[in-house]
Amino acid sequence: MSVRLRIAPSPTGLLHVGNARSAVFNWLYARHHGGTFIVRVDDTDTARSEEKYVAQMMEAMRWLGLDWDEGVGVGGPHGTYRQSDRFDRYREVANRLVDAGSAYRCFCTPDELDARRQAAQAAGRAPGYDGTCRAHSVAEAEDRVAAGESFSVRLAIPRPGVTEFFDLVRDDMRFDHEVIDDFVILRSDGTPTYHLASTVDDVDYEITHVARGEDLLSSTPRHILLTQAMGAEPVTYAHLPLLFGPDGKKLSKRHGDTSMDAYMKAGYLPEAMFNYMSLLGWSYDPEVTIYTPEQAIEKFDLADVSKNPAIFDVKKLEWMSGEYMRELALDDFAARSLAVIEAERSLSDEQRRQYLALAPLIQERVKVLPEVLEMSDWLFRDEVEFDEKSWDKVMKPEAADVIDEALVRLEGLAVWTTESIEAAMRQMLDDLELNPRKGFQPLRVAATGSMISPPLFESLEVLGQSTTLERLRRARAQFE
RNA sequence: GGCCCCGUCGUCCAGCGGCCUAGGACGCUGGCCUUUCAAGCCAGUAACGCGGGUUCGAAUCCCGUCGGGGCUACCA
Repeated sequence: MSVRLRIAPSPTGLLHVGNARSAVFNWLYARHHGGTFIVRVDDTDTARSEEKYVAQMMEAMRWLGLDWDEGVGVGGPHGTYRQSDRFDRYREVANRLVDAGSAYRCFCTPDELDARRQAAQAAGRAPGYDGTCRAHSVAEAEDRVAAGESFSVRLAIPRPGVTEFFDLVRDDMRFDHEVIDDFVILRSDGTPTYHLASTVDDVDYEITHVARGEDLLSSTPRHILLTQAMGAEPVTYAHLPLLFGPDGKKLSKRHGDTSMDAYMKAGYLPEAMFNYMSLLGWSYDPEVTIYTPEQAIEKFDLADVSKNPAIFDVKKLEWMSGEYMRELALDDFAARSLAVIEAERSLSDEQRRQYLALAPLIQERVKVLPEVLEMSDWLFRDEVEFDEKSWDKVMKPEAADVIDEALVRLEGLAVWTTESIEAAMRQMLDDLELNPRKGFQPLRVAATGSMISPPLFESLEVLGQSTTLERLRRARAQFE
């Protein structure tokens, strides 16, 4: 039988990087086995779920390079793949379980539950549901329902008992039913809880493997028990290590970003993001860090996933994005970076040509796309904006003489190319007995405004002779 | 508190009883290259949490301990 995996985010916010990593692993496993990857929307929490998040979540996954065979946005044999459209189905299952005696109605009020929980905790007992309503007869329950009492539905955990399962990353797991309370599967307002909806969907959609965050590990016996109560065969589980922030604490806004959306907007290359995420808890090869999705698909196995939690290291992501950036074909880089620039300012054909001429030099200097903005800003301005630190550092009094001399020599150039400019300027260095630093940095600051820029002569060539001279003169004037 | 998971360089991963005087990558440091910044190249830094076992032999197996994390809702 072919494998069927799913990713089922809740659209209550932007797609979290942890979820995205789960998506990557599920996708890799499905693709490795030639199986089916499904995207489902777990929106049982209708109050907090928003349509815009469904769209953003899909955008983020597509951006990462993931595709799915069934689910939201692509359809398939199981309806809309949204839990909010399936409440009737969940109620039907809950009712069936009640009829079969594997679940029961609970009439305890939230206040009562709360009081008993606090009492239990104070007495040092487990805070879970104490099973009060499980003792009621079915007849009594029917009467109370008829009398209009509201109720929730709880699963009757077999007692005593033990649930054992094999986890692809954690091996043999065993939970004594002592530690599992009769949890709610259907709320008193008739809506399903996550446990019910998720389990029913996994059964109905014939999911074979569930790879999800380790935070759900202790809920797994509940899901298995529920599955069995439905008369179905449990899926194979794989609980992935959690992702943390640099401080070892939960990944949060405080340091770095937690949403895929943020990394998209920050301009990291999606290819790098995919590669980096697949490295969190897995390794392609002890000696190989950079590889294609195809290569990852070929080697990926959930059984090889590490058990250790991983810290999301933005530094390494940055490095990797830079690696991919330099690997981009020039026209690909040009297209991607131009898109970023033209989102900020409109460019004339001439300016676009100028940028393209410098693009290869810029390409090897950026890690994330938005950096091209700073790298090229000097090129498009009417007047250079001098970076104060650069000016102070480079424009010493002697620099004025250098600029004067350069002005004369550059003005006299009949041919304006990188080569001719360089030849003239090196000659100037010789004649004036200046080192490159003293001789070239003032020109760089004068032309670009900063002591950090793309290579000087290429930059001047692209700028053009008249603009270059104009900028040198203006810089020179600042000395007075 | 209870249940569960995890513990190799600062970080991610390799290691699944001898190939380990522990390997790769990021980072960091130094050097080379160099008109700046990058890139590139070279070198260096740095780890098996601790204590007991088992074994001829342990990073690898067992126990304990300490540390980190997760769960403990009519959230997901």
